[in-house]
Amino acid sequence: MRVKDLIWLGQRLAEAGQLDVQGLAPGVPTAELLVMYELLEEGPSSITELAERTGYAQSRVSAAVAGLRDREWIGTRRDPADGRRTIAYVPADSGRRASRTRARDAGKEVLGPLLADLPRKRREAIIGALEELHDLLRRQEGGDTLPQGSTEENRRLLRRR
Amino acid sequence: MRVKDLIWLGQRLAEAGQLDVQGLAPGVPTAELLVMYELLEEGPSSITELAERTGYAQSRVSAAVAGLRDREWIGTRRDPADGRRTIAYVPADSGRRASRTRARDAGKEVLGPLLADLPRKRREAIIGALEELHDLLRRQEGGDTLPQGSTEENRRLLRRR
DNA sequence: GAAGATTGAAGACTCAATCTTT
DNA sequence: AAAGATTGAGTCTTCAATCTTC
Repeated sequence: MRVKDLIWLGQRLAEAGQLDVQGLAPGVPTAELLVMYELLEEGPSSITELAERTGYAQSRVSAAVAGLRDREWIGTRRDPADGRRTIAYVPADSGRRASRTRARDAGKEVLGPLLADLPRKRREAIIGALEELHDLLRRQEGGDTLPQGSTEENRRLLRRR
Repeated sequence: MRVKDLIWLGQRLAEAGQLDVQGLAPGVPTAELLVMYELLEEGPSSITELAERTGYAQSRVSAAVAGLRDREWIGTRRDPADGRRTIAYVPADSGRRASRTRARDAGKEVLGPLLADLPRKRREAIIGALEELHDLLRRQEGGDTLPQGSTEENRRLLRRR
């Protein structure tokens, strides 16, 4: 596989995921949806945490959180422990919306249909490999605390051998 | 793995590949680089073919080819068999540039360093799974026939291109 | 000083439409 | 009619800078 094919593959995977997620909420920018899922699945978080985990720039996450609050999908409050921090959270009373958007499994919802032709064993092997790769890259990113969602730092990390 | 994680993973893979490729030609837009590699590795191609293979919009590919010609990295000529077609190609005398940019292997150049900590067997299994996935998705794009087990999502995905 | 809100400029892309040429 | 060049509007994003608040 050439590097050009890796780029193509990465973009197709990301795109397939985006289509899945956007199907449930047409017209909402991907960044907002990803922040929403992050909050649903990982719990209340600060802007900086969300920037690190999503890979988006700080300004983008800040805007996404503002957008989600405008939609009344989430709420924000000050961190009592550190008054500078904004904590975004999914309100308890949004049970209906949460149930519509909660915890979509990539293997079942997205990859499954695409790999339908394969024998079960190959399908599971591929999904397993993607999981392993995901966990590995996550660990490499998270290793040292990154100064906000700094793309420069991320790049340097990825390039490191 | 959640859908959000799949999107994240796909974007990281694409980004890692882009960094590799941009390292050799700073300042050149990704679309131009991908068209360039496509021409280097798959040979002379029409605009429409390049658009299909790279996944970019026709207008984007057209502009990318024009850009590459401005850089004098490629040449264009009319298709003698079909006068409407523009054929882009890498001139034979660009041996030096080609050797700098030719055929970068994703497993070695990009994934290898990222997976350095893993035992050889796992590393090869992951790279192999990515190859298989790549070939499978490519075949789904190219084929006008939908895979039989295809679900609604799948159909939507394929229709979007 | 650090978190985050906000803003402005720039880049890269899509989409849709139009025009030219074969 | 089909290929492709070109253009304009719109979207999403980064980056860098600034301002406010703890």
